[in-house]
Amino acid sequence: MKDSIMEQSIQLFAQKGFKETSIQDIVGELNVTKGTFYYYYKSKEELLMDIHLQYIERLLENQEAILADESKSCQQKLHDIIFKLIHDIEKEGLRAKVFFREIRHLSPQHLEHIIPKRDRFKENVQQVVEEGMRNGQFRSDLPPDIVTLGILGVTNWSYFWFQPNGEKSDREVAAIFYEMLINGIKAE
Amino acid sequence: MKDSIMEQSIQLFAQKGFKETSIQDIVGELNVTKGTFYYYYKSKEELLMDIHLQYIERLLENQEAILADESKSCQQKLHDIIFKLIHDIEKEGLRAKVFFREIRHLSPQHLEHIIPKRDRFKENVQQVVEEGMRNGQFRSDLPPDIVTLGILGVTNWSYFWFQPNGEKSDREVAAIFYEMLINGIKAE
Amino acid sequence: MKDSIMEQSIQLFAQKGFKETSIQDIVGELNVTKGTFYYYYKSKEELLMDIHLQYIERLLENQEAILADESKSCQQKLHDIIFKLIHDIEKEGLRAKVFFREIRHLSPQHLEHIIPKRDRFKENVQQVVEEGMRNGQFRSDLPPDIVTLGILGVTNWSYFWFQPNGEKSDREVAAIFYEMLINGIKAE
Amino acid sequence: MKDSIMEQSIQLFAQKGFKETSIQDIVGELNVTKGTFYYYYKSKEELLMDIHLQYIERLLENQEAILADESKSCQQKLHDIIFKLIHDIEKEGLRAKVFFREIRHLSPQHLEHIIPKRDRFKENVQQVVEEGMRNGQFRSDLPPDIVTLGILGVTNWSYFWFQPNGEKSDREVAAIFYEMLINGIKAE
DNA sequence: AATGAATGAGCGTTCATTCAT
DNA sequence: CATGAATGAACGCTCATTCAT
Repeated sequence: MKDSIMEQSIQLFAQKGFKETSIQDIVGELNVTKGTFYYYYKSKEELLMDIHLQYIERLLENQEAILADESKSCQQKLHDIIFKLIHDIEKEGLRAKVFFREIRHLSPQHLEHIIPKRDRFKENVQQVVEEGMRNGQFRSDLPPDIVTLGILGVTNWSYFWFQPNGEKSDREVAAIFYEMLINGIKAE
Repeated sequence: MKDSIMEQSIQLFAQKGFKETSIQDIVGELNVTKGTFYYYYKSKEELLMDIHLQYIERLLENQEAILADESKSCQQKLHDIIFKLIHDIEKEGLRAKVFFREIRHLSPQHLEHIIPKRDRFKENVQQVVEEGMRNGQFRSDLPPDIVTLGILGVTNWSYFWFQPNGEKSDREVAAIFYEMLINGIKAE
Repeated sequence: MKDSIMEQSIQLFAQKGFKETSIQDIVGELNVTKGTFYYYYKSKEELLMDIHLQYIERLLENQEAILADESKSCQQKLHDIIFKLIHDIEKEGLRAKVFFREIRHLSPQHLEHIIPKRDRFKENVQQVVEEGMRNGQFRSDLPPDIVTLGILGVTNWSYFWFQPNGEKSDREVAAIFYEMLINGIKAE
Repeated sequence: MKDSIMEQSIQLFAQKGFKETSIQDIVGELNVTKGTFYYYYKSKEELLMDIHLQYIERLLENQEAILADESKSCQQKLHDIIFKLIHDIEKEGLRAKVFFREIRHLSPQHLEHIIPKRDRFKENVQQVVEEGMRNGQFRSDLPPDIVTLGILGVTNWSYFWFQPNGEKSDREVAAIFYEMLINGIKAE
């Protein structure tokens, strides 16, 4: 039941927004009453926190599994991170939308637990970039933090337009973005 | 007064969100009463619409001025579009935040007027990309629509992190992004 | 202008009700502003009072002209009163609707001036009934006050259904009501 | 509680009118809060609809019980209908007042359910009148629809003046009206 | 584990009215 | 005569939350 509530609320939060979704909306779809909700969650915000936490932790886990693989080059790692992110839109897209858009509804105390993980996500990417610069796989004349933000812009933005069942597959889009970021769009 | 209300509400919508900002919040800061608000705006949503319209129209105007300049190469145009977007964060950043984040609160009728302009903004960038591919300034083995979405990801995302008074200036960030997109980050 | 405002407001009060009609509704149709309204009327209620007063006074005048005509029998007077009331629906129907339905929005002070006139209207009819009973034109075994209320029920109710351009003319309807009240509906 | 709310609101709607009665007025008298009101009714208008529906359905039921009694003559049926209506003023008078006066606050969708029943009420009376004309109990030289409207005028209007504890009883008033309608007020 | 009744604070909106110009 | 700006009180309604059962 607790999971059903979360699943349902992710659907609704992604579709209509946190504020725009009432507890009644959530439990109505599950054919239970509001009391039930409060049996499982202390408050609406706690539910939102749970969603955030679950999302970012799963994301970090995935990402750090890629980073830990010593057999991969930095270019390979970058490619895999990009692909993983876009691939996950199908499964995790709604969660991601909620994560990006509704974070502001978390209380300061809750934010304290989320922000560092969100930062670590960015730093992990930056680490790959920096490592690549150090070992000569990436050019080293660009500041790694801005480059990282550029890369994250490309991937994160895709959560707002990528359609898993659209014209291009996740693999194709990831390949294009990787190619574009690695080699640029200028003609020889 | 009408302008004061809009200015004030942009501040608050950007900071707290549309739903989270009450009419009272807006007029309270201006030391007038709610009645005054409704003297100038038919509804809260109409105000939001006005903000959206003003923002996107100004944006398009700027962008199309760049596109219309025949003395510029495609590379130059792309650079200028990127720079303009990041440069405007200082003046227009709050408006942009509202535009990106609160558009879902517009009614379908209002959306009808905004969406085509938002699409035109994207298509204008895509036009530059396609023209560059045709005339050999850009490589032509990548799909122009996905490339365009990548570029827009880089710039749009910067609205969520770029600090006009931060370490790097708008000119520097734009230059880095341009360089990264044009030549890629791979070492020679 | 003062008259235009009254005319317009009678239309609207009859159509939508007093409470449901805003000052803005009234002046909007006349293409002037609310300030203008308050130049001519001290308040919305004063306007309503004026409508009531004008209506009831005109009604009484008409009615008392009939009563004063000594050449008429009581039956004739009764017929003329009924006919006049139904005939006036075309010209005065909207005013009458407002009078019947919106009187409760008058303040006690204003009511003090209306109620006695409204009562006089009823008493005038009752006077005809009583006179007819005394002089043998009407049967005298029924209480004149209840009979009068019956007659007024028949006529007043017609304000809620009589259509001046409908199947039956005012003259026909009045004749039917008169016949029905005078001779009853029982077969010989 | 749902019934208490309806009872209370009938009192207030009859006394002050629908628009003039706020939700706060209703719940204040019951010492509960506005939230409670909306726990039981979706909107103020839905409450009004419930009142209308309950009233007209009860009325029709009563009326059709009289009509169905084959042992009664048309005259008897007409008398019983008149008596029942006036008798009910004590119990149902407030509901009736609300029904007559506040019907315009129902939405078109709601009206669709009420109007046919209101029409049926009138047609039931007309049916008695027509049957009586056919079988010779009533004179047949008057149009039955107008006669019916006359009868309904007499009875309905009594809802605006009849006092259950007044000088005349319901039985007496009904008898007078019946006599007046059947035999007329003309002296022999 | 779940329900149903109730709360209370807040919100968007309306509107009669005032008043300086 | 008329306007336009502003007010302030009220209203219908929503909703997260509580709690006894």
